[in-house]
Amino acid sequence: MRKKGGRKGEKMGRMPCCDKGEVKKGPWSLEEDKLLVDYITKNGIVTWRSLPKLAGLRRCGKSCRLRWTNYLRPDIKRGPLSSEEEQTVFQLHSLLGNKWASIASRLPGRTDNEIKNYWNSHLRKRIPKKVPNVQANSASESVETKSKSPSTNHAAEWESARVEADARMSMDPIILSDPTAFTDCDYFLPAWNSEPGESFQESKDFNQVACAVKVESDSVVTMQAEPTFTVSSTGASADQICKIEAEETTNTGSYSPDSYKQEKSSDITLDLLLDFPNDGEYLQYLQGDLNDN
DNA sequence: AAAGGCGTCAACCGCGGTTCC
DNA sequence: GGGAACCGCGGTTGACGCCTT
Repeated sequence: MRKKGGRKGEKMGRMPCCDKGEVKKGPWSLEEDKLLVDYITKNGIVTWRSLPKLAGLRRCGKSCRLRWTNYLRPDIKRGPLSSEEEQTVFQLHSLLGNKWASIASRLPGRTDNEIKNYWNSHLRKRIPKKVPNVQANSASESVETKSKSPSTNHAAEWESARVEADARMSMDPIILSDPTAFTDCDYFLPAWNSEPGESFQESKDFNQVACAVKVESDSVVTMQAEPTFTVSSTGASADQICKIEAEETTNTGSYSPDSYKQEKSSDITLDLLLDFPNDGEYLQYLQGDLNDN
């Protein structure tokens, strides 16, 4: 982890990523785009920091990376999102919160920045008004959860959302007859009770996470342990799956068993959730009537 | 027609995470 | 093991165009 001290002999504070006086800021010109594309086409990307100099650009490396990944990359898909893409974004956002990069990774040709902008300007308004303080359950992670592993967070989010939805449903029968009173958590519940959701609940380590979450009140989540978990839709144990996954990746070069396992388990969870029927009742709000705005 | 408001989106900023030495 | 370099992410900003008054 990079510390905030900076280089020896320099002032305290974060080191600037580039010389602010030397670099150009603001919109990119056609010439700059061409220089960047030409250079990357010929030489590929070595390091972003050195790229601007080598390409003859007066830009920060970071700016080059952003321009390339969000705009110039050849596989970028432009234009508005299709209804299928929108639905995927809705689904993933309800599960992941503002994890734009994760969401974008599931939409080929779309970038995190594009998804984020599209969400803020088009999709967010289609979601029914939420009850204050339960907003964006998965997005509003506490400091405690943020400091834990991704898989722990994920499991914690599942459980806290489920508990919240359960409570709301049992406490407030009005919700059931008023779609506008629904929160993400409420849509979450049917998912939780479906087959993949049950499979997730049965996973070996999830129970540990669930226990830790349940003892907390007011949906503030503090984890005591850092378990890993794996979801199986085939009945295989978590250990078995992890073993298989590890074996499958032996030719991939750099490989960290723990991080891979955690990432993979989140992926599997996502895959399961994305398998939920799109025409299900709990996803109807995703279809969003634009005229409602 | 002009001015102000609003929505959209490209780009920037700063922080956290990972990798390298 | 620890510091430095670099990358990636999410939040925010600002320019610009369209709409409303």
